Amino acid sequence: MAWDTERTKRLLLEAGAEEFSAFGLAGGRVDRIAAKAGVNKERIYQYFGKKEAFFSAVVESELTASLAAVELSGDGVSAVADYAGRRFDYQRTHPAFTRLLFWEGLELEKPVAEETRRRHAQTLVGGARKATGLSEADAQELLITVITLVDGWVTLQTADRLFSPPPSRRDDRDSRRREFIVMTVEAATRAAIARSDRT
Amino acid sequence: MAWDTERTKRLLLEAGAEEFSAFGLAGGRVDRIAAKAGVNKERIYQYFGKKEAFFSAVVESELTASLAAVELSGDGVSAVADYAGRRFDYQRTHPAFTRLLFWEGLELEKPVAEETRRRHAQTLVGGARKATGLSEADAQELLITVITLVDGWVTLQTADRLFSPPPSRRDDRDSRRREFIVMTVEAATRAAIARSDRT
DNA sequence: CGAAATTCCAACTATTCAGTTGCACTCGGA
DNA sequence: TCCGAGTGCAACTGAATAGTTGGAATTTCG
Repeated sequence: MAWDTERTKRLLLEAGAEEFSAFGLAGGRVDRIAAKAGVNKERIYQYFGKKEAFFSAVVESELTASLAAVELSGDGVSAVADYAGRRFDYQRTHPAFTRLLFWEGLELEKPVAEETRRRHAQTLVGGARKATGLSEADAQELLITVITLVDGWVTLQTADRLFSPPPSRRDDRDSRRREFIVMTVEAATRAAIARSDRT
Repeated sequence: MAWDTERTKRLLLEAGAEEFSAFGLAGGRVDRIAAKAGVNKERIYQYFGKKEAFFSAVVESELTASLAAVELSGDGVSAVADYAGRRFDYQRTHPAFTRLLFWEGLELEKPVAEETRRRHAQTLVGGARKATGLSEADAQELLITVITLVDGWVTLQTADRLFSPPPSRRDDRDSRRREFIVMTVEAATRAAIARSDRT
C-alpha cells in the first residue's frame, strides 16, 4: 500500500490535540500520543521536532480552524453580542480547543502564530468599530471582554459548580450561561457607546 | 537552635506556591521547591504526602488568604461593581494565586476545599442578592461573570498583546482594563435587574 | 540523665519519559 | 532494475524526577 504521510501527520495532530488538551504540554505524554494515533513516536520528532514544537504545531492547527469558523459582521450592538453567542457555541462544540488556548497561555512564553492572530484581531476590532462606532481602544477592550467571558467558561466550570449546587442538565446550564453572556456583552457595548458619547 | 516546624511548613508552602504558579502541577519540580525553600524535599513528603496532595495544600493555603481578603457588601448596583474592582486589585497584587486557580481548574478533577468554597460562594450570592434584589439564579450568573472577567485577565494577557500592539506601561494597561471591567459589571447588573423587572 | 520520639538531611532507588539509532521497507525516477 | 531519498518501526539511551531510606542531630519527658 502507498504511504500517506499527510494522513500520518493528521493523525498525530489529532491525537496531540486530544492529549495536550487534557494534560497540557508538561503533562502530555509523547508515548500516549503516538499510541493514540497508532503511529510510532519517532514520526513526531521527524515531522515536528521536539515536544514543545509539536505542541505549538497542534495549537496552530486548531487555531487555523477556529479563526475561520467565527467572524464578526453586521451592524449595531447586536453584531457584537451575536459574535459572542456564536463564539460561545463554537467553544461548546470544541472544548478541547479552548483548553488548549489556556494551556498555551500558562505554559508558553510567546503565543503561537502571533502574526496571523494579530491580523485576525485587527479584523475583529475593525468589525466591532464598524458595527458600533467605538474608538479603537474601546473596541479592543470590548473584544477582550467577550473572549474572556466566553473562553473562561470552559476552565471556570469548576468554580461554577461551587455556585449552583445541583449539576443540572449540561445543556440547560450552558444555554442559561450563553444567554447571560450575550446579555452582558450587549449591555457592555451600550455602556461603552454611552460613555464615549458623553465626552 | 530550636526547631521550628511551622516555619519549615510555611517556607515549603510559599516556595510551592511560587513553583506551581509558574509551572503547574505536572510542570512543577519537587526538587526545585525544596531548594527554593532551603529545606530537604523529604520534608514535603513527610508533611504533605505525595506531590498532588502537596499541590492541593498549596492551593488551599492561598485560597484561605484570598477568600478573607475581598468581600461583597453594601447596597445597590455599585456594590457588585466595587466587588469586581477590589477583586481585580487583589488579583493584580497576587497574580501567582490566580494562576494557581487556573492550574487547579485544568489539572485537578475536583476542586480543593470544596465545602469552604461553596459556603463562601453562598455568602457572595447572598450579598449580591441583598445589594441588587436579583433572583438566586441571576445573582449566580452575575458573580460567575465577575470572576471570569477578573481572573481571566491574568491568563488572557497573552491574547491581549495581540489586540493592543504597543505593550504600553503595565499600570496604564491594568487601570484601563480595570475601568472597563467595572463598567461592564455595572452594565450587566443593571441589565439583569431590568430583565427580571420586565417579567 | 537517658530513652523514646521527632526533625532533618544526604544519598539512594526505581521509574518514567523525551529524544535517538539502526535497520528494513517502499517509492519515484533514471 | 537499480539507486537514493523518504517512511516507518522496535529497541535503545541518558537524563530527570518522584518518592524512600538509614542514620545523625535535637527535643521531650519520665
